[in-house]
Amino acid sequence: MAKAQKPTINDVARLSGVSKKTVSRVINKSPLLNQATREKVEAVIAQLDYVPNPQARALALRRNFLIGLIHDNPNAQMVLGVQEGILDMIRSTEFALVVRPVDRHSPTLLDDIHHFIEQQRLYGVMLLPPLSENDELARLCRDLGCTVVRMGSARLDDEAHLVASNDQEAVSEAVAWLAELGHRRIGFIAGPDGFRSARERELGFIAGMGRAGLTIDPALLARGDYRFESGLEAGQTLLGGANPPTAIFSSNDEMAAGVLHAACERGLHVPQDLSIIGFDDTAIAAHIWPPLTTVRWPIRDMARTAARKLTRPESAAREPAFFPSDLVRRASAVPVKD
Amino acid sequence: MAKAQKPTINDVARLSGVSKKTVSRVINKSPLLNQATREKVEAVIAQLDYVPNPQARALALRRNFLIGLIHDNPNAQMVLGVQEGILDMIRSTEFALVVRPVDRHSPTLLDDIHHFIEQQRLYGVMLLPPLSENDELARLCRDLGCTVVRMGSARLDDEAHLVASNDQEAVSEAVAWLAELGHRRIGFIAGPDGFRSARERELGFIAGMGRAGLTIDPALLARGDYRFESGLEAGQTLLGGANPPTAIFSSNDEMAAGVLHAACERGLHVPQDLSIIGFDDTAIAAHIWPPLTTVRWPIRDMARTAARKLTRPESAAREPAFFPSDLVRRASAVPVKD
DNA sequence: ACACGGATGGAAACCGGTGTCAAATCCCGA
DNA sequence: TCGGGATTTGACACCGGTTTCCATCCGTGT
Repeated sequence: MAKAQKPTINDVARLSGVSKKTVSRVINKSPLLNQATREKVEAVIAQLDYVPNPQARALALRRNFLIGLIHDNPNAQMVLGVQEGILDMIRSTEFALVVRPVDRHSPTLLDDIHHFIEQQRLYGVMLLPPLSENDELARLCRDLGCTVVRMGSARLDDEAHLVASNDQEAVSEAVAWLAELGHRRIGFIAGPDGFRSARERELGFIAGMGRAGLTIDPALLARGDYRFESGLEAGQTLLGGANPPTAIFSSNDEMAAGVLHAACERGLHVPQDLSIIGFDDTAIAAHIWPPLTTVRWPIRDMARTAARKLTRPESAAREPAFFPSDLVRRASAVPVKD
Repeated sequence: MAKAQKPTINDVARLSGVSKKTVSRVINKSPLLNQATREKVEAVIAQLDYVPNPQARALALRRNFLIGLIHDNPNAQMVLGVQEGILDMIRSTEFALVVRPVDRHSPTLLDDIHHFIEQQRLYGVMLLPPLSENDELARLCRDLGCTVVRMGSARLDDEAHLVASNDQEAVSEAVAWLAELGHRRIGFIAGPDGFRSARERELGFIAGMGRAGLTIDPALLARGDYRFESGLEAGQTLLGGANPPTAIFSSNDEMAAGVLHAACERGLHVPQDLSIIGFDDTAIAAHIWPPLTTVRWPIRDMARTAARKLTRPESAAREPAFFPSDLVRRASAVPVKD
């Protein structure tokens, strides 16, 4: 049953005995249109199984219905969660999601993205961390006529162009939880310099320790780059000190897994000898042994909201931009040994 | 420096004193064209920073330059790897990658995808496992005029429309490796019924055991659904038997992580008391303790080839469709205890 | 010098939609 | 019954490319 040709607006117009323009009005739900005419045309559309050609529409309207997702793979789980969240919102619309993984260290990054947006005539762009922290990039996208929504861990932009999680608060709570479990020597592994999320989590740690009335021992602070190996190293350093911590908060899960390895290497038992908390709730967190207590972003919700802010700015721009994180309590954090 | 308007083919034609058609010929590298004219036009194009409008092109050519990636999230790492591989190939072309996560159990799956392809007028689609095993779906896409390339673990299609890894061979090798390490009681956790990849890996296990001259004890066979929890259960079953295995091959990493948990729960030490091998080399594999020996698909290479088969069928269709997997030897598989 | 064939470039139509603006139609009160 | 404003509708140009078809230009063979 090969259809010879896809029906066009002309076919619809001819069969329903009206002009192209009227059909166009029906498609676009123009209000100034006789109800009877509308129904007649709609019947023909249904009968013909007509779908407007998005390319022609894009050409005439001088804008495309493509949402770009530009990211630099911070975390596969997260990127996919975002894709699914966006799709949840646009599945039944004319929008489509086009993805563009990039290398944020490429010297031609801005040019590449410029070219990409120009060529595809994107409607809107969503930026994921850490790319979302790049103001220059956001400006470029806006100059090119795109709506931009950034996902991040802080107030990177105004509420209409932002979805964010309150990392500070979340980390502070995680630290409070450790304190409640009786831990007093709590170590902290920071993320890389220059990352906004890293900074926020650091501030959260400081606030949490203060709130719990604990002092911060500089010997229990380390910095990693969000990767496994750096967590391993940081763990070795912290655990190798004279007076090691009984709990460690790591700024992301991957580094937390590294800390876990470091502990195993030293013959420590987790969680009996050392409690560990991570951040992100990636697949790793639930699947390592012991399962990792961690902080979870409501990624999919955030992405859905972001998609709404991108595709229906009028109505969605005022939706809240901040989302609460959850502390996911698993087996890796337990009361301190006496 | 806001450009008032993007340059069009008319601007180029006017400035270089030729007709639209000639410019079009330059863009499309038509051979019958005076060299001097070509250079003149190219100079103007460069000067104006002109980029042809892909929507107009798509309209006139009656085909779009969008590649669709349809998948049902088997593995975030894998999906992202595929996206990056495809992008490697199309980054500097006019193609774009649009993604469509779906739910393969949805009763409206076929309709949804039909609508998606029609609406976006896709040029080609790539199907990821397990969706790639759905012949009906592949047929639908072809009927709609798309080139289809499927990624899988077996000969699902002809070489021009397939990229596959030889899972049988890979598993067989992994089993051979265990045998070489002295293991004789080797357990196997199969993937879910109805998955082609699961079947292939099963056949590989049987072949490997045969090659090594080992017998298969039905008490050491279990079946999971590729998820962590099912691996945990399967592990509990196998390890709880009267004569437990000294090594277990799991059909994917996530279930292997489950086996690891089951072993930990029973107080077994991995790898001393039990060797484990997984499949897929996901992020989990490298980050659990101990790091998991596993089989790796060359995902990115496969995706690059797939992208070539999609966008340049003439030249790429004959590229090899089968890719060798690697056994990644990490700490989770060691010689059997005496 | 002339006819001829291939190379080159232009005018105009077309792809399938949308915007503008004026014409056609409707409804209502006078 | 008619005028006039509000509501509906259609003709036509346009978005930015490609294609068809034809005119011109050039070098040759005769």
